[in-house]
Amino acid sequence: MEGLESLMDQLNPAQRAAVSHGMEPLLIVAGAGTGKTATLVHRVAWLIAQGIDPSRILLLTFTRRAAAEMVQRAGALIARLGDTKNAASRVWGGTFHATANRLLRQFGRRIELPQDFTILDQGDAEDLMNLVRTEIVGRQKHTRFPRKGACLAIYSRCVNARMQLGDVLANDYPWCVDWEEQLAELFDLYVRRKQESNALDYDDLLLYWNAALKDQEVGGRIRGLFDCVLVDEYQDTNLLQAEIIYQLSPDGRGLTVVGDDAQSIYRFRAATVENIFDFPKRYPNTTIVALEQNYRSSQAILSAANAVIAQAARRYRKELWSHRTEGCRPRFVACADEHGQSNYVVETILERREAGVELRQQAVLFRASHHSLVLEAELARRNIPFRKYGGLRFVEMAHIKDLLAFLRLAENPRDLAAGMRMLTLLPGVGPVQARKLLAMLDSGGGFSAWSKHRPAPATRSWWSDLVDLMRRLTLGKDPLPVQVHATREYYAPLVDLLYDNPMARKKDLEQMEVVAGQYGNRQRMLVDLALDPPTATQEPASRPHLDEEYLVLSTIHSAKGLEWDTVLVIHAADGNIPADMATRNEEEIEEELRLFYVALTRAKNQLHVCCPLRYHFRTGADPHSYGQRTRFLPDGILKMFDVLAFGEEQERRAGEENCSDRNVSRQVRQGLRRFWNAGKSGRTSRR
DNA sequence: CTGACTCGTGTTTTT
DNA sequence: CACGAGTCAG
Repeated sequence: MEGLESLMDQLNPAQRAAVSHGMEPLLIVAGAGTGKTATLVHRVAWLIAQGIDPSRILLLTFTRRAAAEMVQRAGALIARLGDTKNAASRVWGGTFHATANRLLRQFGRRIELPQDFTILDQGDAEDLMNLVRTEIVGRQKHTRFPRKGACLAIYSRCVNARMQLGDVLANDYPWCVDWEEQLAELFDLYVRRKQESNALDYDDLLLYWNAALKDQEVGGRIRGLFDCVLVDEYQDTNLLQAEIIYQLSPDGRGLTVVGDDAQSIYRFRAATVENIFDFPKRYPNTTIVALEQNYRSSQAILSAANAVIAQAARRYRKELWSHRTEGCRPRFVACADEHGQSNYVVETILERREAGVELRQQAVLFRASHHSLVLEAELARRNIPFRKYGGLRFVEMAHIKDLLAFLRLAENPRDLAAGMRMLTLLPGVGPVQARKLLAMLDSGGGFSAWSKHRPAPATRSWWSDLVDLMRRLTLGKDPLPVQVHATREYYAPLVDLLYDNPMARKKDLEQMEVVAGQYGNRQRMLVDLALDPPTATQEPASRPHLDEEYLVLSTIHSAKGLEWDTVLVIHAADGNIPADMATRNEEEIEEELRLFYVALTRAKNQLHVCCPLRYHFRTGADPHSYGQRTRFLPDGILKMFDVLAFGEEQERRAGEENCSDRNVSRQVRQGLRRFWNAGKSGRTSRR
């Protein structure tokens, strides 16, 4: 057994100060790679060693994976101090939304929230919004009203940024200002329908949590649960979340937040870097600890990253430094086109692997999910295993959402979005019929009410089996995998009718059955899939092959907090980084700069930034336009990179060797179709 | 009322 | 190019 002191052995003075800080409010400003996670982990362990009951510690993180990892590491630390009861596992850890869910199931009834609510993920919420939207737009044809996605985004920003509709429109959606009145009406109706549906969307989870905290009695009880609250990635919280934190600990006692103002990249989700700047104002006795020694990257990489972030109009407090003087300069690679870029990536990673760096220690990062399609095809062709993070996920595919709609409706027959989705799958049933059928359920008696229904001829052969299925699911006697199996048997023939590529989709449905095997209970599965879906794209949760070799492909957003030996940033062309869509105002551009900074600081030893000179923005007729190097690497900063042209010559040679460019482009086309096609939920992707 | 068809438009990041 | 809205036949 070791002493408390040895806990601190590995830490530098700043980290130690943070770890052993008392109960006064603490703000840790931790630059990229400065051992932020280690510090937080040590602090949790230190608090427990001080005698804090671990079940009275709340650790809020950005993903559940991050929470689980920290809790596990803290557990390992206190085990060294002689803890045998695995006390750390009793820490409350998770995302804001998952924690809200847990608390609301427990305390919701006291604020008149039923405990059996279901959760709408973004796609479900959009579907519901669309339903309401047609009610409003139906009255005034021939007008261009914002789409469902835009409507939900506006609504969500109002909630999360705690702003009035008018201000949100003026600031972020100027092209929608003319619709303010209708949008207000729409949102009012949306909220009503949501309540009737006994469903909460992502925003509601936070909103109700906050409301519960404001309630005299319930608020006190929730506050009374925790002695310490620790918040990771504080720069990516929004105003509503900051308010929740404030309600949890109004005087800041036991409150620790960790963040890096230079890595705030979730503005589109109403996150505001002001939270981190305002923290000391809100809690006047705050201690600020800055972590500036970087342990991750070589100095050459760090200097380049520092130069990039120094372009920000906003001044950040830190200048990161590293003892690691070894290592090569970062490289900027101008590639002829996208295929050249893919070839460069493949050659580089294979070279690195020869040098002893496993594929898993290498990552390719990009701004938008579809930026990797060409590379994916190339990797597939060369049999290089990879795993992709970010972008369209398993549970977001239309056929998976369909399958889940059956289960959701069984769980909550008032769930309008699920019901509409499920019923309109049937031939001959459209929105009008579906609404009527759902209304029949309100009068009680469950799905038996449907057995009296005389369906249209086209629907007839589907009807009685559906009623049987739904009654069976409602009984809930079958184990979950059996329920999923029964649903799949019913639904699979519809896949042939509704979608292209039915074979692949049916394979995914089988996977769903495997996923179901990991959950004992239907509600838990539905909640989990909504709040914490499997992160890797196209592959469901069930892969125990942890030591498998694979290259990581990731959006920059999904790469947050992670690190690799070798990082290749692709498509570093203006228009992609910064993204065209995000250059409307200075704030957006500044966030793109921080995003680029996040990408660069993921690298430990090697950093390659690639820019294809020719790039097809669209898949349409005139595919090529000329890409300019990202504005974030002006000449002065480019001097810190080794600049390389990955020329036509290598590319031609590579092309001849492999001579199956057509094959690759076919794969890309398929990938592209799958990307756009399967993703959008709802009937849109149906034939 | 549903579903097949045509035509204009817009295309990121995620809990 | 494919979504989503609008049109029209059954």
